[in-house]
Parts: sequence; structure tokens; C-alpha cells
Amino acid sequence: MLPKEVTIKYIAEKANVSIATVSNVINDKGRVSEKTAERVRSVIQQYQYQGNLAAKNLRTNKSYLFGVVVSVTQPERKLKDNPFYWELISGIEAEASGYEFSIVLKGIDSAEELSAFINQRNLDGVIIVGAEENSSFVKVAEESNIPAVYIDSYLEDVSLYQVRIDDKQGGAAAAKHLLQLGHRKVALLSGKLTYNSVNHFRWEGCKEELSAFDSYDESLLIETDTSAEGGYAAADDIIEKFPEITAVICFSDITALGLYKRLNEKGYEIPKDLSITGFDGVYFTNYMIPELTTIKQDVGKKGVTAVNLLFEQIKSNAWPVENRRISLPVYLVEGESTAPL
Amino acid sequence: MLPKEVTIKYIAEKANVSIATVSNVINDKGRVSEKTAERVRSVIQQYQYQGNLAAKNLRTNKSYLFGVVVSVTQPERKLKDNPFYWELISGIEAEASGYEFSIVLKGIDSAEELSAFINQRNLDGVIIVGAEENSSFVKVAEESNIPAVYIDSYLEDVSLYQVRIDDKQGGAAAAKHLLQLGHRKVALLSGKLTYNSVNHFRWEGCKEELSAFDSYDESLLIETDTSAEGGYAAADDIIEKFPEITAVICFSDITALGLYKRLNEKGYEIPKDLSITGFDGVYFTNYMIPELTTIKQDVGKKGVTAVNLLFEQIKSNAWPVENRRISLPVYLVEGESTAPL
DNA sequence: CTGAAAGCGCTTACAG
DNA sequence: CTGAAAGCGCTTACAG
Repeated sequence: MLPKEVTIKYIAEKANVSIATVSNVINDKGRVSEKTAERVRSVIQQYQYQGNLAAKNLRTNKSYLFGVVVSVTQPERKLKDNPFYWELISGIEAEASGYEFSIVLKGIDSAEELSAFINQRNLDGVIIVGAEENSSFVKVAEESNIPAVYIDSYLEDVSLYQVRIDDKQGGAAAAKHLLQLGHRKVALLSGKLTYNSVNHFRWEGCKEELSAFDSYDESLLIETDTSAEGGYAAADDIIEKFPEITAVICFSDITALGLYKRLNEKGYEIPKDLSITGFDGVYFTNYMIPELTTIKQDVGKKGVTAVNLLFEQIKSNAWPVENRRISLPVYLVEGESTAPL
Repeated sequence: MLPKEVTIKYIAEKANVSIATVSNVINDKGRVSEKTAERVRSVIQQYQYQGNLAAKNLRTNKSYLFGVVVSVTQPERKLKDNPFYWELISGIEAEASGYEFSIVLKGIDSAEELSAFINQRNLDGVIIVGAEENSSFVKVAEESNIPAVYIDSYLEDVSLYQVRIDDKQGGAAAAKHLLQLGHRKVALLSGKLTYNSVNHFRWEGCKEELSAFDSYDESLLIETDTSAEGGYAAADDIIEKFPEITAVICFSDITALGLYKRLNEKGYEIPKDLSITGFDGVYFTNYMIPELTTIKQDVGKKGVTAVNLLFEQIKSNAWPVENRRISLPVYLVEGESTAPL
């Protein structure tokens, strides 16, 4: 004869104590005699009491909820197909779960939506992926005054917590690798090249290295959608307009996937006719044929790190400014998609 | 001079009405004169009032939260790499968002965890992927007495809401296709073949069709992990132990991906040496080389449908039992990975 | 060591 | 049409 809901009041009655005492036992607070505590615990056990987080939230203003905000495709309003997101969320979810926090996944298109999301849900923190400088998302997150971590966002404000990788070095590593193999005509296949985006820094890294060999050519910089479709569509540009190209640096594995496909249709062989590098090192790169040479980052760790930075903010906002930007390492993983010229 | 939190009380003061009236305006309930309502609305607008869902939840017992439960790999406790999940969640998120519901994504390994998750969060509904008959997950969901929808679960209890595809027909379609092409020695590459799993039905479909041509051979049924690694690992079995095989039906695109890789390493050509089919039709199948012939399902729609079934339960539990199981269509998409023998 | 009481921000009968 | 009051399930001073 369990009641419909086992509440703290119910437990208190069964254990012959006040609800205050039950609360103290649950939260290990105040002084409670071991004898009483023991009794309360056994009643909790017996009735399988599970606290009501909404009530707790209302009282303490903590929701034990982190929001994860990703942008969505327009106009379909779908999450993007890039496995990068899934690996990221996998890391976030695993780390947050370990601390009894849950993850609310939200595709957002407008600042108002973000504001409502953060405030109505009383989120304890929010992780925002790929925010741009001066974006309304950043403003909203700052105004709402909750712990926030930006992933893959190059925001100048030093007070913001950010997790990223060394994109510039990654770009440089890819370029260096191809230069060493003798390539001098290298196309760069970038996603949208907005100011201070990850693409921007990957591009800078490439540019610096290529320039050192006098091999940087602005006309070989191609912007396309960061998707398999985008890589596929860009292939024709590359092979038709610039037949002199011998290598392509893709700023994302997913564009390399599309590029592979189109090149294959056109009868090109990789790496014989064209060397190709990717970026991210998502799981499928190991299964591409030929295996993709790529700039590997630990996407899951990015998520884990973001969660930890959220916890730092919850604990205190005194975390020194110098420690608020974390840059994770990247390294070249040599596959079979690059060859000496 | 906004207060730290704009509450209903604050709005009531500014609008010179009671909080009850504010509440009525917000929820379009009770009788409020248009004049008053207008005033209240403008104050809400002015102070950008955003309700507190925790308070609302406590009072109404509705959280506007749906849980999505996926199983995790052991022992790493990671979400699985299969893009199937991402596409599914994409559909769920988009549909739920349209109704102001948010999605809590949770990797779960134990029934206790699931129970705590559902009850503490006051979830309004839960979507469970791939539950097995008699699994403790199903018991927990039933006991907790909240709307639940099972995806890709063949549960016998007719009162349960389930969304799936016609797995048997899908398996049959793959087999039929290969038989038509003249194949008679066909291996089946399945994930774990537990009773009443999707794999089980895909297998049944294959078996029936193959048997009709006297071509079913139990020894050609191979179980492996549903992952690219699983497909990769199974390849050696297939080509070494059973050189007579001319085609492989993979019960998942992701295993086909791994299989492709290993076959390529071994010098096999697809479809010349071996015809291959996949299952699911996830985005990357269009980019496999050769393009994978696969049994396509609309994964996003599966998610959308599950959310709608959740809403049906919220509205009433009187939904006729016959309508509680929804089976979505599948169809063969012919790629380039299958050829006449 | 223990409990009575206030209060978090809402909604919902109910009275007027 | 409008508002005072109770109450959802907790936590937290505070008093004893």
C-alpha cells in the first residue's frame, strides 16, 4: 500500500521524525544521531524514496541540469549530420552523469529561444558550440548569468570559459605534412570562413606554412558547407577550375567524405591523383578507403572538459582568468590518403 | 532596476493585479477582462517575464521534459557511434521542441538508474530504444506509470506503445533482391540475435526468402557487434571460412562500413567479388564507395512518431490498443554494391 | 539532537 | 471579473 507518491513527508511519518530530519539525513547536514539516521535510511530504502528534483530546484535554485545548445540546419531545423556532435555529446553526457547531472539537448535558432530555455529551465549551466564573436547567443548567456562554456568559439572576452583545440596548429600540421611530401599546389576546402571561427584559424595555420614555401594561393581557398554534400559539391570546382592542384586540405572529415565520393565518380584516384587530408578524426575516417590522413582531436574529451569547466564555475567564479581557456592538443594521423608527389 | 528574478509576483505588482490574474492571463484560463489582460501582457513583455518551470512542475506535476534513454557501451559507458541514434534524436528533438518540450538525453546501464531518472525528474514521458522482452527497463517504466514509447522493441504486451519498422519485410527485401540477382550463397551479418530483437526479425525475413530458393544455410549466419569494428572483424570469417559466399546481407549499415574496409584490405572488390547490402540507410551510405544498396528506413520519422505517441498518452490513455504499435515502411534503395552473379 | 515554520514560484478551487 | 489563500515537496534558519 504505497501512496501514489512517496514524499519526504511520508518517509518522515514512517520513521517517526520530522521532515527536517529526513532532509538532513539525505543531505548529510545538521546533527542527526546515528541511530535516527539509520532508521530514516532504512525507511527510505524500504519505500524506495526518490526525491523530487522540481521541489528541490524551487527551493535551492539548482536544477542539476546542463543545457547543450547546438545550432540547427535551416530551414529543416534538423541537427547536423556531422558525427562530431554525437561524439561531443557522448563525452558531455558521460561526465555529467557521473555527477548526477542530466543533459538537455536543444537545437536553437534564436536568441529569444536560448534565453527562454536557460531561464525557464533554471539550468545550472550551458554549453554552447560554435558561437561567434558578438553573437546574440553570447549576450544572452552572459545576461542570464549562469555558468557557460563555449566550445570551438574564439571569443575575445577573457572572462569567458572556452574549450577548443589548437586549430591553427592543426591547419599548419596538415600543410606541413603535404609540403614535406612535395605538394605545392594545395587547395583548402573550408567551411564558412567567418572571422575567428575554427575554420579561420585552420586556414591561418595552412596559410603560414604554405607561404613559407611560397605556395599559398588565395584562389585555391574554397568555401563550402561543412557537410558531405558540401564536400561533394566542391569537388567539381577543384578538379575543373584548378587542374594543377595536387592536394586538398579539408577543414572537416565530413567534407572529405563527400569529396572522396565525387572524385571517385570522376575517376580520380586517391592519393595517386590527389592527396587529401581531413580534420577531426571522427570514427569513420578509419573506415574510409583509402584511410583518411587527418588532424585528430579528442572530441569526447572536449565535452568532458567543458563539463568540468562548468563545475568550476558552480564552485566559484574565482577561477583565474588565465585558466579559463583550455586548448586541447591535435595531432596528425597519417592514413593512406596522402602520398609523395 | 530589474529584480534578480522576475517572478509572477513582481509582474502582479507592476500590473496592479493579483498573481492569480497574471497566472490566468498566461494560461488563458478563467475570466479576465480584455483590458486587464492587455495590461498584464504588456507588463510581461516589458519585464521579459519567463515563467519558472520548476515551480509550475511542482504544482502541476508536469515537467515538459521527455527522457530519451539509450544504452551505452560497456565498460567505457559511451554512447554508441552509430549515426542511427543521432538521426533518431534529431527527429525527437525537432518534434518535441515544437510543443515546448525539452529532451533529456541519458545513457543508462541499470534499472535503478532508469527508475531514479524518471521519478526524480518528473518526466512527462520516456522514449526507450531497443528494450528486450522482460527487460527490467520495461518493468521500471511500467511501474513508474508514465507515458512511454518503445522504439525498435518487439514487446508482446499489446498495451505498450511501440514504434518500429517492418524489419522482417526489410530482411526479406534484401534477400529477394540478391536472389533475383542470382545469388544463392548468402551470408547474414547480424548484430546480437536475441529473441524478438530487430535482428531477429530481419533474420526471419531473410530466412524465409532464402528458404524459398532452398538457399538458407544456418552456418552462414554470423553474429557480431553492431559497429564498424564488428563488421571489420567479421570479414575474415566470411571470406576465409566460407569462400563460396557471393553476397552478404548486413543487418546494419555500420557493419557494412567495417566490412567494406576489411574486404578492401584483402583485395576483394565490391560488388564483383561480393555483393553487399546494408540496413537503415543512414546518411553515409550515399558516400560509400561503391554506394551501398541498403534497406532504407526514415529514422527521423521514427523519432517524430514516438513523440506523437507520447502526446497521445498524455492526452488520454484511451487510445485504442490496435493503434499503439506503429510500423513504418522500409524500402530497398539500390546502390552499386550489389550485382548479378 | 530534533522539529515547527517559513518560503521558493507557481496553479487552482473558492469566495466575493 | 478579480483576489486571498492553500498547497505542490522540498531546504533552511531558528528555537528548544
